[in-house]
Amino acid sequence: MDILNKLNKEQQEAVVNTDGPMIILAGAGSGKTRVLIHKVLYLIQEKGIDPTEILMVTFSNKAAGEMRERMELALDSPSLPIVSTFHSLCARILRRHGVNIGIPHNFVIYDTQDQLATVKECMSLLDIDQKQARPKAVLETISSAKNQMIDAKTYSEFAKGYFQEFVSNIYPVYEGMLVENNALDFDDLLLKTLRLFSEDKNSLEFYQNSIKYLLIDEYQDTNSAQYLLSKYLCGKYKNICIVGDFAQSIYSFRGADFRNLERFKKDFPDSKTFQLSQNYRSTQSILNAAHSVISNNSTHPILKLWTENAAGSDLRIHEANDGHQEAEYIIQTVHTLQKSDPLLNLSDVAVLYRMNAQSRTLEEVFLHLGVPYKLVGGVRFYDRKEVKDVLSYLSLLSNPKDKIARARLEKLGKRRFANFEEYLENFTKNNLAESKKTIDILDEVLEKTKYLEKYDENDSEDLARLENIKELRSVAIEFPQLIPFLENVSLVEAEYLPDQKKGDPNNAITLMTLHAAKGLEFKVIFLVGMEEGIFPHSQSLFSISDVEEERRLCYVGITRAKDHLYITYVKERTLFGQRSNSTPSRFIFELPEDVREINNITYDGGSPNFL
DNA sequence: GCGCCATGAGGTACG
DNA sequence: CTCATGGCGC
Repeated sequence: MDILNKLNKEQQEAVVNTDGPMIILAGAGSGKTRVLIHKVLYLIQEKGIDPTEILMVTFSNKAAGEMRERMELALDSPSLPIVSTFHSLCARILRRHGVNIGIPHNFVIYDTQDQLATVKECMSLLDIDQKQARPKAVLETISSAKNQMIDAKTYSEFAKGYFQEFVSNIYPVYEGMLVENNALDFDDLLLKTLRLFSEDKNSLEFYQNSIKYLLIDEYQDTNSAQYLLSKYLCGKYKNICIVGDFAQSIYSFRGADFRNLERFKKDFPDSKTFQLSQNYRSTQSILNAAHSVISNNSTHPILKLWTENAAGSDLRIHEANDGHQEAEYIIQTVHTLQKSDPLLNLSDVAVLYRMNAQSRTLEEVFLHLGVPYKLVGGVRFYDRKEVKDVLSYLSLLSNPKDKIARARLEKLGKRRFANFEEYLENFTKNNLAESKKTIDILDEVLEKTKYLEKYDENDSEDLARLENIKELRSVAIEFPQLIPFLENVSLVEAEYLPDQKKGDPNNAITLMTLHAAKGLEFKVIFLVGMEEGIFPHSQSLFSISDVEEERRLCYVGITRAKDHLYITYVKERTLFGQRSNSTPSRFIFELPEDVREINNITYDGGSPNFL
């Protein structure tokens, strides 16, 4: 039983309890991934379960990829469990069985850009001026309705207030347009699968029979549709293991509801709960700080973490005059750290901030002082114009009904589009979607439309675009069949690597938002811009639950740190060209008293904590 | 069909 | 301040 050897007692229990519904409350840095991997190993090697009857659902494709990699390593067998996100899983289900509820197998998946174009199209159809309502706001409202599983018909009864009532007129038109275009948006992938399961018992049973063990990670960030899906999927064997942490729920703004972790207990009264509370990542003082802050939340349980790690040096709070000096402080501090620890690599250091707009000042200073950095985030590969253009051609070939793609392509030039239509006609007539290889289609389309001629390879920006298309070609080679190719590109977020002008990426400081840092760890963490209005963000100050989410985000940030944590704020912040005086974040005043004392942060009575 | 300018908006972000 | 978008003129 050497599977269990390397696990602590809590972890072992969570692993060997295989059958029936169960909840694993896994604190930050408690070895959650390890437990999941070992659980799968245990199921296969000790209980003789066929790997393909195990389904693991992860939060992101990135997480799924990492999980798959680790399992491949551990299992050493060609047969592996299925690891997928809810969205990928649903897309696959709908390709196969969606036709049973009238969804053709060649549907396209609309991303945010396509959705927005659809909303605009609807608005112009309804003769609504874009000044009357921002299409983006309309889309957000529709999407939030979908997240709450309110369909277009019932939304008009549900709509409250002027704007929602206004949107309730657009919502059905939007839905109609998706059907007409044979398109599903991301929310639809979940919703239509639910509909399939409720209307077509055969499909439901097919999947229920094939899933003997279901494991779902990051359950605190599931939405209602995902909650229901998980219930459906484990419906036959009821071997469902959900893993999550209330204190790390940071996506309620897009429909996630941490209460799903509790709801589960009501729906599965015989479920068992396990806790992973030993932390292997951070020093005790970092854990104390994290706990001290998160304890101010009252709407969810909090797991108290402990560690055998050393106490650690006291964490620092630093006040800078402005954003530039804040950045300089980071560089100075890293420099000092490296003097006392020559093994400390720049890749051990991350700077976390609340919003992307904060990265600019940091970049400016880093660039100026020649400090290598790696910026995480920004425009994603598949969202880039040139990539999206080329994909739209292919998408229209697969699904000629897609008017949004058609409109996009028409804008690239009438003659170009006429040439393409010629190709399209022949393509459809001979049903080439089945037989022709993706890469050949792609090359023929580029040839036919002379799309590449739009760009001048002597222009560096254009050259980058041409490179991206090259990159797309290599993906096309990987997926010779058109539909799987399109599915991959719409579901699998590819990280776009901005031109590596900053040299060795392994020796660079990472800059990213707190959201992007979820699941990661670094020896040294800088939590910057800890000011009221930035963190917590000004738009969160109106509701207690929003401030609590900000606090969880702060908790996530603190718990990313292994050895050193630096928290900084400025006296004067320039944001969007507007300079203003800042107040230290309320979260600073929630740190343990001794930390504040050492850092000379005294509570001045003028509480920013007005909620 | 492209480029210029005015306008406006500016949280976080997975699929 | 900066970026994206849309309208309009050439």
